[in-house]
Amino acid sequence: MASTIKDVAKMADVSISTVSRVINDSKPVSPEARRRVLHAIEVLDYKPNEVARSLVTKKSNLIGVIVNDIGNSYVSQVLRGVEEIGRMFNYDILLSSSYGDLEVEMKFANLFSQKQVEGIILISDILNERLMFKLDELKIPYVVINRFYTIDEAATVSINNKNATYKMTQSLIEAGHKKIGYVALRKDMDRTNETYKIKGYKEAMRQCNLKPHVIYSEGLDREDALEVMEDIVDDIKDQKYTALFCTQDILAIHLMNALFDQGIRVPEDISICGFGGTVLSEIVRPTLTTVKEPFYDIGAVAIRKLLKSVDSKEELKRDTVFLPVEILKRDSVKSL
Amino acid sequence: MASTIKDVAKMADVSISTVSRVINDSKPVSPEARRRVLHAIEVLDYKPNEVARSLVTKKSNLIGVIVNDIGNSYVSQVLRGVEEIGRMFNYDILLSSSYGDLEVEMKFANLFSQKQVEGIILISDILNERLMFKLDELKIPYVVINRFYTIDEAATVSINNKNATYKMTQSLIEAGHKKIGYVALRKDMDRTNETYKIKGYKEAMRQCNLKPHVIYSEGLDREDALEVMEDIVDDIKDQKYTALFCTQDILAIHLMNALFDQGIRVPEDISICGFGGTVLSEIVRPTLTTVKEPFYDIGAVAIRKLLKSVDSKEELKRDTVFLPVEILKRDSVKSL
DNA sequence: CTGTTAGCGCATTCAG
DNA sequence: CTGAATGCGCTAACAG
Repeated sequence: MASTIKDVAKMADVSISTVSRVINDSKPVSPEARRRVLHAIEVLDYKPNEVARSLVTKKSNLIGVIVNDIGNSYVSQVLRGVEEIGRMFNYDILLSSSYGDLEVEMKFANLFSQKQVEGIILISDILNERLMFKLDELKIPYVVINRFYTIDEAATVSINNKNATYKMTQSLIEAGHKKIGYVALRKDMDRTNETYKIKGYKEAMRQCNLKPHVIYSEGLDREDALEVMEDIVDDIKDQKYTALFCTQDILAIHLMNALFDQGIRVPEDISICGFGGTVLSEIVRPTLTTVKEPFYDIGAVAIRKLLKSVDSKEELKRDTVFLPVEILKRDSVKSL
Repeated sequence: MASTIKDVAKMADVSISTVSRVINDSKPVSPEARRRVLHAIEVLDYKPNEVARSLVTKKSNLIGVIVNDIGNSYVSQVLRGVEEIGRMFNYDILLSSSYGDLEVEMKFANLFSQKQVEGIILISDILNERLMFKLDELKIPYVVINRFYTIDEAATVSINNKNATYKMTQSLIEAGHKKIGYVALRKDMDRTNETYKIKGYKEAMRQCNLKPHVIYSEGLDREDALEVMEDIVDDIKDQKYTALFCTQDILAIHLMNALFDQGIRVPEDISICGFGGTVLSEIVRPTLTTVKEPFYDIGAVAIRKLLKSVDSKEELKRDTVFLPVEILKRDSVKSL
């Protein structure tokens, strides 16, 4: 059995209060007593039981993180930021994956609440309003991170999607492109951020008197990219497009591959760029020009925001913090 | 403030013992009393405080997971298995990343110990013997998952590396290849598993009277692959190799890219295969033939093993569980 | 500066 | 079947 505060007190021949005082440095203790306590702690290899401590202080130093799927690269990048900054402030991460199941997320909220987490970070692909409501009820502060939806009712950290596509489109235009198509995800059209992304793209185009052209893909898989390719291969050959801006890196990559199989070269015959800036984008050939979302920073800022509220006991400000994106100019886009 | 067992007791007009009994279903309670308690729980939306419960039962239902870097794809795949199975048994995951720092890992062990975790899973790239020693001292059961080292002194789950390369090499031979090179990582030569992998490769070659040829790469980056390419590009042109078996997917991919830039086509001019079976391997073109390590299963089996020991309070068996690998035959290898 | 005491929320004896 | 009492390990008044 591990030693307790009592054992230390007995060995140092002081009361447990004194031991507690030296551990927490909460009140003055005579040098002599402190020395004895420290010695006893050393000898007994005593370490305070955090569970007992939590019970009385009502501080668990635990942050719950509910993610969609930890296996997702973007999720794990965000989580990195959360974990690293959390640790800086002595918070531990309680992790759980919901795989998009709303009910499961509700269950996690309860579990976390019982474990007395001091706050929750939600890294989700869906919009779980019931969960947010429940968390409000439970009075657990939370920050939402969501790539696909803009959330107004909660504390959030995100990028400015419209501005991001605007900048990338502009960068394409500066490179001499005039016929730029935007490949959107059809099923994402009800996810607010895709509409913002399209807006940014269109705005940049119109501002230069260029005609925007949105192409729809049914999904992100190879087969979906294949369909897109079939739809537009003739247009490409007819030079109706000189550049294609895909809503996500993975789609851009699949599309590059599909095009390649048709003998269409990137960037010689057509330029392609993506959105996300995941590891994939720098490994494929040609390396993918893309919009880099600052995943790590998003996580880092989110937990900072959360902890600030937790530590100050002030209400969490329910606003969106926007982080800047970076345009990564690589090999898949050529200058005209 | 959340309601406590006292509130429930008061409302149901019973003692807290009775409430406790119905919550835990630990002792018979009269139907009438049970009804009243249940009702009070419902009304007050009472949920037991797990911290208090842990303090008395000495069961935290917490498993600590120390990982090298959660941002690493293989780590997150393993973690998926750990998390999902852990949850099945009502265990929560306490996560922390050490980024390979031995001292930091030691600190985590202490932190986790103070939080009363019931077991620890170590997903590391290094071999931290001091940590294992400390965990033994702390009497915290643990399972080690390590892709690079074979560990004898601890409970582990792994693949049979020698057998894995043996099988892949054999598969290459069956496809008609006779001149097969193995690209190893020089800096991994002191990591036991690389030597096992080389052994498996050599054994398969020799068994067919073929001459093994190990090529060394200094690292896994693009530049390293470039160097390897430069070293062997003439040999490839001279048909000294028909296939190259790379010790990791990422190296295989970089090598394919480097070769491509020299006008050497995969698999037309040379076949390439990797090891790992990470997502990358199915996205590159040509898709990479590779040895798929069962990351999810490794995590799942590891936590099963751990929890079995925790729940039964029996000593954890310090052995290695070997999981089967799968040879993924894809487009980067052609039959001769 | 220090020890005594109460109590955090709960499970678990031990009497009834 | 039930309630009163005890204590898990610790912090925080409170009184000295």
